[in-house]
Amino acid sequence: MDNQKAIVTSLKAFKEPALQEALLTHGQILHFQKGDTIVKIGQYVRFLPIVLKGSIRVFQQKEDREFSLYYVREGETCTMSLAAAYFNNKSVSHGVVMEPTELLIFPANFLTEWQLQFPSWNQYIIAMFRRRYDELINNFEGVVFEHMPVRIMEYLRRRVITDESRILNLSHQTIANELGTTRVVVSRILKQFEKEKKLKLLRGQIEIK
Amino acid sequence: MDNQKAIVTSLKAFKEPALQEALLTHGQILHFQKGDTIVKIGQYVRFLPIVLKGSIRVFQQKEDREFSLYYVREGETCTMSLAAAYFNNKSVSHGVVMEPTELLIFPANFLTEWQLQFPSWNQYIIAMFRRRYDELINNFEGVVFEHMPVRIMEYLRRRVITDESRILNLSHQTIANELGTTRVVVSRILKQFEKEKKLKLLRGQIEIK
DNA sequence: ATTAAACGGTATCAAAAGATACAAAACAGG
DNA sequence: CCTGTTTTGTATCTTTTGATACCGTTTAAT
Repeated sequence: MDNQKAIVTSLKAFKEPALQEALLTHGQILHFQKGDTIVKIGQYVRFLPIVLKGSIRVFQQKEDREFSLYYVREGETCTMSLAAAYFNNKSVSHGVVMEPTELLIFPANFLTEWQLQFPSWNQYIIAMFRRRYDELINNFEGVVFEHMPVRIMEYLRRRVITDESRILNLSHQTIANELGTTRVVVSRILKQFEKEKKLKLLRGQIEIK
Repeated sequence: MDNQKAIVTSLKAFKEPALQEALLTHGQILHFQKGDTIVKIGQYVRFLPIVLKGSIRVFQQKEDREFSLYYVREGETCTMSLAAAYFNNKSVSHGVVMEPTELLIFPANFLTEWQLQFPSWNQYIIAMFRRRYDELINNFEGVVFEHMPVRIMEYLRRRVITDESRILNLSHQTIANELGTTRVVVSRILKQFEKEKKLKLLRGQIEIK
């Protein structure tokens, strides 16, 4: 339990001791494995998750295509869930865990309660909404105005930054699922990049130059 | 002032008399004309606008292309940041009035302040976030997964519903700007629709069948 | 009435992306 | 080592979208 406490108080966004207490009392820590689904499209959302460790990939799907909307990372919560849970609505996208992940989960009804009690909770919620919005808009730009080669290169460069490594471990299919296209298209464009000496291709790995 | 009061209390979302009072005291009513810019890129919006009459079109622009993100309509607010576009100045987000519009405006700090006092304010804010998200996600789906003919037809059908008329007054260029493509493409596809008897084209007017 | 601007139709050519199919290489597990 | 799976390379053909250009018609403005 002390372990639990340490984890929760590490969420520095929550300043009020009473809020920390509430998170501890009513929250439940759950563990998930790579590939586990947190929310599905059409499912009612009755809980709110905060990511303690790992991340959740939120994406849309149509037939065999996928498209990433954003990732929920450590210390963050999923605003889509939040908006859905607040009004007891259905989720409009998928949320899936991409690595071993630890979530703090509590019932949706605390949402309204805490909003009236804790300023730092409110700030947290608003900040989350804004962050997601920015990510979404950023993605939008790419999809609407840029062609595939540009989008792929931008994706790779972003990954280099977040992964802190010029060597990225990802398959062509993964990139296709991020950007809403197909593997063949990705392979074709990556090959072109390689010819232009912009990167080096290995199996399951790309080295950006 | 009585006029003002009537307007504000017409915002039925706000149930608490004290909140209505606060809206009146701290809010300022401003009028805008077609074409006026409400927000451009740059920072978080430091003020909070509620649309009393009219609407705001929020869109992105890159070179000579435009793309609508969503509309802020009567009774709605837009608390979002337009910061995303600021960092990679490839495209620019705009909030522009499309018809004579009346806004109730206050300093942004009331956003969180009222959250602690008024449940109906909380509900309103979250509902707004959710609506924006839904619109964004909806648009996303279209752009990523659907081809132009589908997107155009869906746009027209939505307009038929919101306008409450099968006869839509809009130019091909306007449609192009909504969807992020060009006039020629729109004309071509509309012509095809007309051949298929799905609609009838007139100058500045489309009749959906 | 004359001119300018907005709107729409259409043709041609190029580029981008999608669909399909097949094969080789690398890998994982037994 | 053998076998099934995953990953990647690549060729071919089609569809979709974009870019440009030019023209006729309608509407608005002076």
